[in-house]
Amino acid sequence: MTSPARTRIAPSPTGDPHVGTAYVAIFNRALARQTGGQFLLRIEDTDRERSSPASEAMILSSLRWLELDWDEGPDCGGPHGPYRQSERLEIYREHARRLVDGGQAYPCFCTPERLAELRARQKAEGLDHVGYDGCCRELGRAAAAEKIRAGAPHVIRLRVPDAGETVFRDDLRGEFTFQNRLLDDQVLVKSDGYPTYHLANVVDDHLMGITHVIRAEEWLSSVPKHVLLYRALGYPMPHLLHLPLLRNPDRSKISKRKNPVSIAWYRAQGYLPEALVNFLALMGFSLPDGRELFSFPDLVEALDLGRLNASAAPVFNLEKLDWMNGEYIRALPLKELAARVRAFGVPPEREARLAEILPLLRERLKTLAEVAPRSDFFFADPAGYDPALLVPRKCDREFARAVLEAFPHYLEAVGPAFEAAALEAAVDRLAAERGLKRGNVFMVLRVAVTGSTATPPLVESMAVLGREAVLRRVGAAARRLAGEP
RNA sequence: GCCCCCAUCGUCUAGUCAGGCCUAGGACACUGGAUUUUCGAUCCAGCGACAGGGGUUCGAAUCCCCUUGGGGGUACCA
Repeated sequence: MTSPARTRIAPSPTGDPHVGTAYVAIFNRALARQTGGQFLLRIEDTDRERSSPASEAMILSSLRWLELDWDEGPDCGGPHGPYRQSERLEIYREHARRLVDGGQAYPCFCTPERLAELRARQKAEGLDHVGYDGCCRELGRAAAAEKIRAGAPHVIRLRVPDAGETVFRDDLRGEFTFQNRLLDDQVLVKSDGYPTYHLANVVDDHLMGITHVIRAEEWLSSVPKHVLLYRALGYPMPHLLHLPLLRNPDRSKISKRKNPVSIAWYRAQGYLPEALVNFLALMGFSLPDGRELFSFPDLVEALDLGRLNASAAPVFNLEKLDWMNGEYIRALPLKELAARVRAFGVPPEREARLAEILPLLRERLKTLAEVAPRSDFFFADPAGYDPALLVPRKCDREFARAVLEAFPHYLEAVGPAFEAAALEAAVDRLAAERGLKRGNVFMVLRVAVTGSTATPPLVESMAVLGREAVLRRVGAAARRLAGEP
């Protein structure tokens, strides 16, 4: 057994909770569970412009909905808090001071305008790399301190060596070597005193005892800067694993415009949280036995970091999610499904009948959202359908008229219990005695009773509706067919 | 531009690290059939891929190189 892993998910509260966050959370949490460690939630709200408490709240509730809850976090605290970076400013300041004192970082007074100009010039000259030119590097401590005293706005930059290379290891992809000369003097503290991701992330991961950093591939190229930071601070490196990014159908990094990325969207569409988790897990991991439907506990048991997907660039395929969600819906005990549908949102007057209706609907559901439209006919007489629907293909109006007029008589033989078996017998007798094709008889009645050609099983639906409603609808259909309003 | 990652059916993938068991397996989707009371569900069948080129080897989807393609990064965003 491996030693307990402490892992984390570190979302930035700058918008809707993203499926990518959930995707990464799944593996972090699974590893923590598997090894008996802890899974933490840390809010990285160091971008004052874009961060919002509302977004943070949505992230928490979305992750909870997915049952990806955490052992330590901003809401529940923990031994290494606070877990919101905006509340840890003093810690970062201290670290920055240490780095400046040690000469591994330095204050930079360059204006954004100068930097923009510099970048533009470098681009225009076609330099093989663009980045900070080190203008403030050799300012000298005294001069820098003087400017700071005078209140000059400044940032703190990491002093990256001009030569040599930085090597690190990703547990999924092996060893990497980066040329230091190609690395920028990364900003560690912004002019507003807030840390950048790079500083805060390294400091917090260490202080919070994170052993495994599992995150998206977009971070891979900033790892060398982090390595330099860890080294400068004298902190040991955690394990690093970079997961491939989720993609749009056009293979670009998954984005709002081209795909629904908000966890809330999936919830609103009527996807089950366990199905979404399963689906997301499958994007990055496969079980040795090839099983595709598995629960989070299954994942915890089977997770093997070496089997994480390092190579492919998974495209988010809604069709497969639909299929999977249908499988989960059908696997749910009826009572549980009813509870989920109720939680999803059902008009109160419909709640009581859910228990009768759901068995008829269940096998054709892909999402919870389909329950409402598919069960409308149970609650309201069909209106507005095209009378032509009443006439099955290869049949004439006369056929439909005969069925609709005859059916009430056959219904008399159906006992007060109004059960499906008796109803089916009635339809069968009608077809047999009148010499009508059974399937077509069913279709006429189906349209009359439901207003649609695609419905749950007819006689079962009639049984739920009751004699009165069925008679009323069949009568209305007959009049409709005759052209009456 | 520069740096980095990646490359198996339309899509998600198994197989690649330890080359032969792969005339490449599974899933979704699609097509056909069975069943049925429509739709769906289910069962069966079918379609369908190792990006290209060089090596290494008795043997390569698997190892190496190049090309091409896709992606990420290149911010006082994360």
